[in-house]
Amino acid sequence: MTNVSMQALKVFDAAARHNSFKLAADELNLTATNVSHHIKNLETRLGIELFIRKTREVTLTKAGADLAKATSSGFSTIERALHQLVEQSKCVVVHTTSSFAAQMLIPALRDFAKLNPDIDVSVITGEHLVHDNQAITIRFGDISHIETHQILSIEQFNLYLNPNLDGINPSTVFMPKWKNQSLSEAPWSAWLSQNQMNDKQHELITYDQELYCIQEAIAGAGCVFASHSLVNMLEQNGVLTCSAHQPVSSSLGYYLPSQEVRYSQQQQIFVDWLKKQFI
Amino acid sequence: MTNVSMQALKVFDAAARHNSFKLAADELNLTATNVSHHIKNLETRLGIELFIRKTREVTLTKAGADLAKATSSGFSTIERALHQLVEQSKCVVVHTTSSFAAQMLIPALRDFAKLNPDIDVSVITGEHLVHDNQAITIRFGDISHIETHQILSIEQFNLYLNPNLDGINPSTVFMPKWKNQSLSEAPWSAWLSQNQMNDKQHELITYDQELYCIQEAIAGAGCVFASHSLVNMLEQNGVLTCSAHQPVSSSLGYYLPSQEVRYSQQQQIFVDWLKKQFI
DNA sequence: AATTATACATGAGTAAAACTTATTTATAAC
DNA sequence: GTTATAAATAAGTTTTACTCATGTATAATT
Repeated sequence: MTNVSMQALKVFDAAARHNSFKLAADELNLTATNVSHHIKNLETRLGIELFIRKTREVTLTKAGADLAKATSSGFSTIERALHQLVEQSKCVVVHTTSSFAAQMLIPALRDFAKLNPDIDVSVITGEHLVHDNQAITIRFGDISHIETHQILSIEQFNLYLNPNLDGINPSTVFMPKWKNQSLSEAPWSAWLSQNQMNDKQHELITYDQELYCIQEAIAGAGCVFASHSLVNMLEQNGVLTCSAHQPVSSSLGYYLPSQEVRYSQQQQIFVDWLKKQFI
Repeated sequence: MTNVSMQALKVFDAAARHNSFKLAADELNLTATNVSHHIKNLETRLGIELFIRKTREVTLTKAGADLAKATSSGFSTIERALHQLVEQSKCVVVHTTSSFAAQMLIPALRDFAKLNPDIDVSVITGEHLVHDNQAITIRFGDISHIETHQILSIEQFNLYLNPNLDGINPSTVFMPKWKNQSLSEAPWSAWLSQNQMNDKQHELITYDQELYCIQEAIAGAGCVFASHSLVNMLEQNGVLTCSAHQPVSSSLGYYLPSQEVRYSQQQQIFVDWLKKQFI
């Protein structure tokens, strides 16, 4: 038993704006089921219907419309304030995956700090993708429907291995299998066919984070089928070396999900810098 | 990784109003620890300090004060609207424990429906106590610091048993041991001394809900040490009978936590009726 | 000055939301 | 009559919110 949850009201607000549970779900990166649950729950707790359900559309009741007016106004007041805080902040907050943070972002941040000593960067990692209006979010995923200016990289994949152990354990391949099931898989079979190989030549081991695969390869446990951005730094340092095979391109890459709210000045500086890191 | 959570902002709002994590926690029925976590989390995600911590007080920073202004205004806009919805509603929503709902409220609701055919009552049960400005909440707990007009009953406890099985299993006693640890225990030892008995004469079995204890007694598995309000209905129906011992009084009872917002007309009718049920 | 009490922080573990998947229903579109 | 779409329902999983135990700093009490 909880209070009328703010979470539910947020979901209601989105549903009211779209007149659709599905579109609200899309906006918030949820399932329509979950939206339905939230609204139902609200209605039960308030003892009043908020939407009239027809088969393929929902419309607000009078009560729903009244509430929507309030949530819209109330939440936007709060979000405006949050955004202004972020503008004032000396600190840029970045959300991204732990693999990207560890292999690319954190090592590169030294350079950023040198260029912008007055801007602190705080990195928050997690695999679950969320639409956050305040922070910068760097996502990994299918970039085929993402607008060009939001794309940071289009990833190529190839086999990499520890140069000191060249040839010792070439048949074991570590490969990411992303938790987020909407992602297409790493382009392993495309790579195989491009290099005229078949999958019987390799023993595959998958982890849900590319980072772990790379670490296994560094440890010499086998080679890793990884994206070029993540191993770039390691390749330069001579920790990993690229196999002699042809790299395969993919529709996967890093991108910045579109923001409703504009970046603050500091965030824009960070984003501009970030884009250069991939060139 | 979530969005800046609405939950956290609610907690922040309370903390800002009180200039104290502890008082905010009290208001929201949380622990100070939890408030501390929420605020910390917010600060991390926003990349900006909201409170200046001194040893026994916290004060808002400039940024915190700006945010507090917005949350205060935003949330109150929303809560006003919620309250108006409840006023319009034909349905009174009541939060209470499952024991109280099953043994007293639901059986009595027939009578209420007869008297007020135009008011629907929706009952939501749960043991966790929450401060809800929209719904009516009936709580069970220590009433020694509750104002008289909010108190519904002061409970007396005694042993009850199934009359058909009188004497069959008198040494087994089922007794509630409430989940909510801030509650004082059922006054078992006071009852024992009042009746010049010691605890070696009984085998005690505890459940976290009084309801289960009563059901065991109805099933004839033993007797139950219960509060008079809950067994009242069962006693009248001859399902349970009071033992010959002296009942013991307690500082436990049912009450209506104070509401910041006034009851709606319909809610007031329900509350007035409810109070009569205990006389 | 030593002792006690208070407000908050930290870390680890638990309980309760939130969320998802699988399945079903109703109906609009084809 | 099919197919496709939006939403509802039930059951299960994951994430978040929350608590407990403990520690720290300091104001208040003795």
